[in-house]
Amino acid sequence: MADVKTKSRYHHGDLRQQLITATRALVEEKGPDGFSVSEACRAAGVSTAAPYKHFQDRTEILQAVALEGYGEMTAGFRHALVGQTPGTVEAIAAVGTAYVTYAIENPEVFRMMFAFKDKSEAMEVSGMACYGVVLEQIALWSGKTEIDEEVLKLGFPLWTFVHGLSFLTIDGKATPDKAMVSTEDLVLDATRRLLVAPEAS
Amino acid sequence: MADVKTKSRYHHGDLRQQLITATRALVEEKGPDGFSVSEACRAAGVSTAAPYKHFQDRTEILQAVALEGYGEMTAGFRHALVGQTPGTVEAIAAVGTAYVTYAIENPEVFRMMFAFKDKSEAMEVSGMACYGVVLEQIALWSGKTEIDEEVLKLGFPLWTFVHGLSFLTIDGKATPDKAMVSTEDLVLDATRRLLVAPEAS
DNA sequence: TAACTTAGTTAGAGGTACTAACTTATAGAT
DNA sequence: ATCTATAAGTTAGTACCTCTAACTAAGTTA
Repeated sequence: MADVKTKSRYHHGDLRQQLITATRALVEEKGPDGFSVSEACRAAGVSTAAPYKHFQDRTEILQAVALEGYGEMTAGFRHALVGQTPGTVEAIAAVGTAYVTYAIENPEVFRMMFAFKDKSEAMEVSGMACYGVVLEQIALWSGKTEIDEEVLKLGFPLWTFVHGLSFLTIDGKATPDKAMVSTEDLVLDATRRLLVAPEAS
Repeated sequence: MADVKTKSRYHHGDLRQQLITATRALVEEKGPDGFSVSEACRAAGVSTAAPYKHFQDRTEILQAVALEGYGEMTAGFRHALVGQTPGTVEAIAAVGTAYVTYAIENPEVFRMMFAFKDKSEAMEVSGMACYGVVLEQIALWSGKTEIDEEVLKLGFPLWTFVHGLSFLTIDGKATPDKAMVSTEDLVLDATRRLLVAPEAS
């Protein structure tokens, strides 16, 4: 615990986090398939067997990266709300835009966050925490003090829209020839349209 | 060419298609990562080197599966339009619902169809052909005779919505506790909301 | 300081993608 | 009908990969 620099490095001390970081970089570089545990080991300077003291298998490493992703996304949401008037359509749209922005800046991690067949407990929790930020704004907007069923009902189409926009954008479908406006404008317009009370058909 | 049953099977005759079929089944069973060329070979009863006479690499096999997917999806769109009055909101929504339905019924193939970093020419073409079916309806709806920029501008948010709904559904996010209505109702409502002319803000 | 635990190591089994070199069947030209 | 070229298989082998077993060094606690 005394001198980190000169102490023997047999015990790495921070391998778990370092593997996550290396994996994150590799995944973002070549996609979740292109990633190999071996390569992450090389980056971290350990043997290829070392990771299995910290993770059960390859998938668990990727899940850890995805989990970090949810944390970052939640932080991005909160950041987007700074300076917004709580409970306004603009505030809600700002979170939506932050969603798409996160996807654009971290496309492969974003993709991974949703691609796991069976996600861990921790991931479910982080995911809901993330979703909760926008649900909170929607509750405020509709004059509720808590997130009830109606708030969920209002939120779901919005989530759907920004989720779709994220994927289409990172998959290169949202090109100019397919009717592009800026992400902000698209999200703000869609938020307005999807939030207002449904008319009787 | 005479008797298929008794002729020597050294030349398989239909290996390319059979590999695609086997791959499709495997992908749908275990996801694109779980799939291995070797396993597809075992299913088709050929050596592990055989596929490379028909495909450049593993990715190209997966792309062929994705390509088939676009064809199926387009067929699904056309089928959904049977009995609909062309150019109505209902017709447009029916195609949207068919989109989500395809995703639900072929989740892994659907995921793959959009996950390729650089898609082939053929895939781009098939993708646009697919998209064209709904754009056609939107053009009719807005009284146009051709698919111009404005039609694209109207179509994009709709695509975004059903794309997002597809992913959220196959990833298990569209569960009852998150405000479920039926897919049809969600799509129809969203189509109405997203299609109407934007109000001045 | 002894005993136990944590976190590394090396070695190796078994699976994968893909290539090279070879072989067999088929098709087309004569 | 046969000869030849080519298409489509084969076997064998390389270079990876994930993950396990058995071992070892370092840190922790009584």
